[in-house]
Amino acid sequence: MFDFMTVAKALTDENRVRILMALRAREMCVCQITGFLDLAPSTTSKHLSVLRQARLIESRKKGKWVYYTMADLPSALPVIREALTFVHNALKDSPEILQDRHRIEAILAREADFCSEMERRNTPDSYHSLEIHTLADDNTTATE
Amino acid sequence: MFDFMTVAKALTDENRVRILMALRAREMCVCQITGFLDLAPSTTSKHLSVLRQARLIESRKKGKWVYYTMADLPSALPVIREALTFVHNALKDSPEILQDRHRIEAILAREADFCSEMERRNTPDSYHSLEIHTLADDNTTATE
DNA sequence: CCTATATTTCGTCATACAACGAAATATCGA
DNA sequence: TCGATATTTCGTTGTATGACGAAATATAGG
Repeated sequence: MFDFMTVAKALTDENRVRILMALRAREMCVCQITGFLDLAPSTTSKHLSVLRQARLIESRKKGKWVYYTMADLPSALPVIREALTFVHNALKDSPEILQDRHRIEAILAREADFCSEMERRNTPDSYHSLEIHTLADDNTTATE
Repeated sequence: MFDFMTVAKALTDENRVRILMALRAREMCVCQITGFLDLAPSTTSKHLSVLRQARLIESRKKGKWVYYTMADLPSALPVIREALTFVHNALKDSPEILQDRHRIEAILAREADFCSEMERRNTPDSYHSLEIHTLADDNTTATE
């Protein structure tokens, strides 16, 4: 019951649900999530903390950035799998989520535009993750 | 998104989730639900209102009593079906829910004990609904 | 009509929580 | 080392919500 309630409470905030839907497509760092949600970084961080404590997402640190990804489904608890499926089925076609996708594309494109190959070293590498739709342990294949 | 958030928020209270799990087995009137939750009637009523507004449960009035049932799955919105499945899968074996089942059995047995065939007219008829696990439109087949 | 019972509505109180900014921490690059 | 950027932690504030009791509403039965 405790696990279920923790997960259920994590799903009650619209911004957290938008984060879950966004991370389904690609991993993102906090500043990118902050960008498309249009929230203060501290607020985003708090939401990510709630989602992580519920085990709905995972994080990895890389340089200055902390990247968040959807929980690894094969190894996740059943309640996590079912929760993520529930959210996905319910919202995959919702206007708000589609709009978020556009906002995210814009953020990634802007990052890519601004950066020459050199400058890209000071930019989160999500542009390079565009093709990553099946999230795996890619800590080793990173670009930096 | 609005429907999903309404449903998700309805699932964030432990008492409401316990109601959903209890109604999966049988329809119950407010006083019976109040009994096994051990809450004030007004509190129970409020919880039922939240669940009904989210369309997770339905109600029918019969005499002095208002009976609540799980939403009719075949005709329910997909988000409702998925939410109820999510809750059921996550909690069907949880200790709290099993304990609730015992508490409910005790309440139903007490009602049955106290009432002779005559007195039963002044008692909610859930004892007679013990066999009803597949909830259908039984307004016409009622015992009174 | 009057009383008893069931339920809902309303007002109140205490707690939970989302939002922010400021400050602390961590890492990178000059 | 110093400054810039990313993230988290902390404290505060306003709002949302769960709890209750009292009062209003509805129904059955005398």
